[in-house]
Amino acid sequence: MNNKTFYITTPIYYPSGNPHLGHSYCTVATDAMARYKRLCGYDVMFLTGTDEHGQKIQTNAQKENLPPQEFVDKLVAEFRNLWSIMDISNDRYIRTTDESHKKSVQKIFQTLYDKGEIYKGIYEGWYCTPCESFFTETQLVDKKCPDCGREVQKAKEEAYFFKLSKYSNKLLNLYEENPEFLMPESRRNEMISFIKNGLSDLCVTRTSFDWGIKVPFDKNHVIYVWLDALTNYITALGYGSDNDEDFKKYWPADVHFVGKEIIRFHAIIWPAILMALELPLPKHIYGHGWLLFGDGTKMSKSKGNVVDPQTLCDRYGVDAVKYFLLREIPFGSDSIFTNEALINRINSDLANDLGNLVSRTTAMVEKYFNGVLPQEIQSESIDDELINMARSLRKNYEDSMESFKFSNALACVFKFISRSNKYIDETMPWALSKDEKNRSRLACVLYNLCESLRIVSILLTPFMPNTTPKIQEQLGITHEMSTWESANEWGVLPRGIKIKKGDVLFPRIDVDKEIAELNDIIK
RNA sequence: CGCGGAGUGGAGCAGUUCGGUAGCUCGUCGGGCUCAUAACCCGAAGGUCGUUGGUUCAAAUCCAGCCUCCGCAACCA
Repeated sequence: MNNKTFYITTPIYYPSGNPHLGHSYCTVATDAMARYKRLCGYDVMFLTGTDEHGQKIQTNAQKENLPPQEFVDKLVAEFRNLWSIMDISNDRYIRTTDESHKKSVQKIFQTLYDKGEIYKGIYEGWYCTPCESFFTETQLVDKKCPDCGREVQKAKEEAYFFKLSKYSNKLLNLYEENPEFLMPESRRNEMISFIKNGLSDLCVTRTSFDWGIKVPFDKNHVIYVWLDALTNYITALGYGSDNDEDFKKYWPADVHFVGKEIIRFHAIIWPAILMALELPLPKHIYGHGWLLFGDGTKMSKSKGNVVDPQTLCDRYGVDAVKYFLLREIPFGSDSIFTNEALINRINSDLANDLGNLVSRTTAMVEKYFNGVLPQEIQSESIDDELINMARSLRKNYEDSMESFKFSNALACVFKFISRSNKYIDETMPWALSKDEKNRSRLACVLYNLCESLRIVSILLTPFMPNTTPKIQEQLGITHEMSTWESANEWGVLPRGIKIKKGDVLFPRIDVDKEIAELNDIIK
């Protein structure tokens, strides 16, 4: 069983400030996928981390009068704390300031240089003296420095270049032969036309700042983000170190989840680097969309909505926030985030449909049978529709998960939850309870509901790992009754199970009151 | 003529590959039920599917033009 491996990554985030909901979104999606694969029996490696070098961090550290290392240490603690709060199940956390990473990057740089894939050349650009920064033509704002708005001069500096241009055709072939390499499909066309416009060689070092990994044989140069950050996916597995067992075991990655703004680096530069190193390529790159504000601008801090993920988790619970992110937003698309949408989703799906279904089911078993269902149950044909839907549920869910359509996977589970609620109205257990001779029929109805919830609880585990154990505990579901295999079977719960009603899983939220309170927090 | 995506009832979306009574969720209104978290179930109202023209017995779906919004157009994590 454990010879099937699955390696999945988030991007390594740039800790120039505190993490926001956009970071959470990608990490939560990766977490759900990792948990899903573990549930299916894979040996999963889930990696996340932080990209801690570069000009911007050096500058921000200076502003706070901190050495860069202390500055990033502080912020990295914020990131890791958030992932811990959000129950993120990453197996490893890489920092580009880790000694082992730095060593491996230097080794990679040396290898590429020795192979002639990296050469020394001249980098031409526009230089802003006060900011000590190079900019390209397109970065300039009104032909002035984009940071300070002052005049810039044309300038040259020595730099090392990676021979990206020679990989144009190989990359085009890659897209053609592996249509699923880059997903969703619309992103692929952008990359193809980008490559067809011509690739230039890539400048992979800087001399304008020094917060970074030094070029091993030329200490004036710092290795720039491309080779430093992208390679994290292999250095985290020990590539280039004394112990590369994990690299041998898990590489190539099954999928890199990335934001759409960094697709190009992952879909062009990263495979080119791997080709140059003669290493296998990741199987999929998935570029997800953005969370946007009501005015269509990209998520960042303090802009009219409470978007601090920790605040949201404190108020509504981690599982509710995770559920919202993956249910509301089709994974490849952008979506506007509003507090109203979040609260409505929690109320209608989690409180009214799921939570209430658990509540009414367990309450009835307690009320009518003192918490223990009788052995004898009597089926009727009206049950078939529910049972048939349950039997096809895992397959539908699996199809969606395998193509990273989280919102579809959740939608089909919740459609089944709705069907279960309807089943209660169809069978009217409260009416059955009035006559002792309906006892075994009543037991059957409640058994079917418990069994439905058992399957639901398994399939929701990758998304809501805090909530589903609570459901399973109430229904007396053991580990053997909650396996991936058992999600495909009907009638796994033993007859005569004991039920214990628990606390409300998702309390209903008063929308108006809640929005008013959130607005107060923003002020 | 740079490349690509999008425009569907109040809101958010599906449907467009292979034309044939316009669908889902939320919201609104009416009804039912009382096991349950004032939840659940049923029903109704509401759309000339951006616009103009074309093909066709028939177009949200195919073709052409136009309008609007958005992404990409490299050294920005």
